Amino acid sequence: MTDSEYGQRTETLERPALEAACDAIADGIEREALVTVFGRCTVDYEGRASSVLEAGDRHVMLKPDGAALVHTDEGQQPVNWQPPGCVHDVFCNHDGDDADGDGAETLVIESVRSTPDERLRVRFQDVLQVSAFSGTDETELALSGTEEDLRQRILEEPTLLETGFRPLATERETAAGAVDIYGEDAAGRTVVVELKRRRVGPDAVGQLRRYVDALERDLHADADVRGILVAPSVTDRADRLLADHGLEFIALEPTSE
Amino acid sequence: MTDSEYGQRTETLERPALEAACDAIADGIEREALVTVFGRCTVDYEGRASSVLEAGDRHVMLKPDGAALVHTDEGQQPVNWQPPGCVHDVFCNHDGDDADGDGAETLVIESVRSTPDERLRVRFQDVLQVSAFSGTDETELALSGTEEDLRQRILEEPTLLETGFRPLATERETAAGAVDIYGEDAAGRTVVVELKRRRVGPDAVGQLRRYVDALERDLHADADVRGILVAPSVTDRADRLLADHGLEFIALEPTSE
DNA sequence: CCATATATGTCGTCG
DNA sequence: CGACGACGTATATGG
Repeated sequence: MTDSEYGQRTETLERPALEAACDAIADGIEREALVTVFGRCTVDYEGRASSVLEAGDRHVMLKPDGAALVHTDEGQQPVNWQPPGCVHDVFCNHDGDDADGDGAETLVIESVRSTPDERLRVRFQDVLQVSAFSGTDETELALSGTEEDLRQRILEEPTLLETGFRPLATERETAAGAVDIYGEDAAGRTVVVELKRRRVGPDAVGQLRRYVDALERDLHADADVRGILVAPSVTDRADRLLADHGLEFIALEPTSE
Repeated sequence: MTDSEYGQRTETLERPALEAACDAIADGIEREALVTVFGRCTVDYEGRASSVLEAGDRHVMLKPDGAALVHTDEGQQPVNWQPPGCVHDVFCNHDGDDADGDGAETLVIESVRSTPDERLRVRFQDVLQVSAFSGTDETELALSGTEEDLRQRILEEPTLLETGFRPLATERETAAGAVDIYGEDAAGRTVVVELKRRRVGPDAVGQLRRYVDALERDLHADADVRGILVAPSVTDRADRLLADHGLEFIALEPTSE
């Protein structure tokens, strides 16, 4: 069987009875497959916040790591979800069994976790498709253009910041948190560098400001610490904040282009 | 036909030839269905950053609004994606057509957008399932426990902040941005309130600080502006920052429960 | 487990 | 379209 050769398997039911759908979902969860269900459902969530969603046609995905996703036909983000680490449960409510129900039969999927206590409940009136996918995925995403790339770029060529800049540490701890790059300029003054992979706003300035303040205290009274924000660009408001607090900006992208 | 009655329809192919899969996907996109594809594929992305992902079994979702999602069997987040507004394209590369390929036939899905220019490309060697779902979803998510709920709570009962507090405006503009709640205390002093629906860290303090600074300048030299952070709780570091800058904290949750 | 910061964050809103 | 801030943000990392 070709499926077995590849370690791939898909089990699909179209327009199943709720009982059959229930069994297929339970089996998929049991087998640690990626399970999808499409059909008419209501959704409610209770946890860090709480939400309800009235009946509509949606796509539900249950992952073997405990994640759950409810997608409508719009948006990149799921309308409801549950993070990895949840326990998925599925069962059928027969006529009258469902305390909240109107007597109609429903298929219920629940995903629950603790810390924080959260529960997602999807009630299907009608299931159009159930699928269970088994496969293999050994590979990891290789991503470039990150803040880490920007850091490497500067460490390999510190002169990109300014001539004479010498990086002394990354992730150096201060009372306000870890500084991206800690170093000295040509004149021996302490330099704090905050990196951002994209255009920065006021938040990044606040962050740099906290680190500089903390280091000026740590290093003693008259310490003169320079703070440099490194990012592709800066908004007007952030630029004004930098000026107000005597901080500097250097335009640099994560990758050379 | 029941499908037509409900306006629901699903078209599913299992283990289709790539050509057949290609036609089904193109048809689903054309019909503005929610299309899913499961199979062995590689993925590459180029845009704000860039990434490559070697061959593995993954679940791809194409939404009629232009969103694309590539899910592995782990994590709540897609391993690759494209936001709404993209144009989806699908085609088959016959032997030798693919400049990058090894001569094997592949099915390629591309989702492209501009501003910023971004392209997601999924190349399937093997498709285990293609589905196209049509349905209706009129309803909107009703969510509670948000920052907006916290604001309402305070506006309806300002004494929750302190006796004599009088809210004068929400989203009041300052040089540093809009303040959540702007008001006066019993003594007539200006009060700036920053709301957070959950436990706050240093960032929220920085935000409040910027608003207070801006108002003290706006309102004149000797203006004495109080800044109050309202949230369920604060971290130690944030608490210290509040103290350092003469800001206050009041513990309050978005909902009374 | 909590605290902190990053992210191709996404998403809404407003200028 | 850019800026700004909220989000049930998720996710990684360190204490």
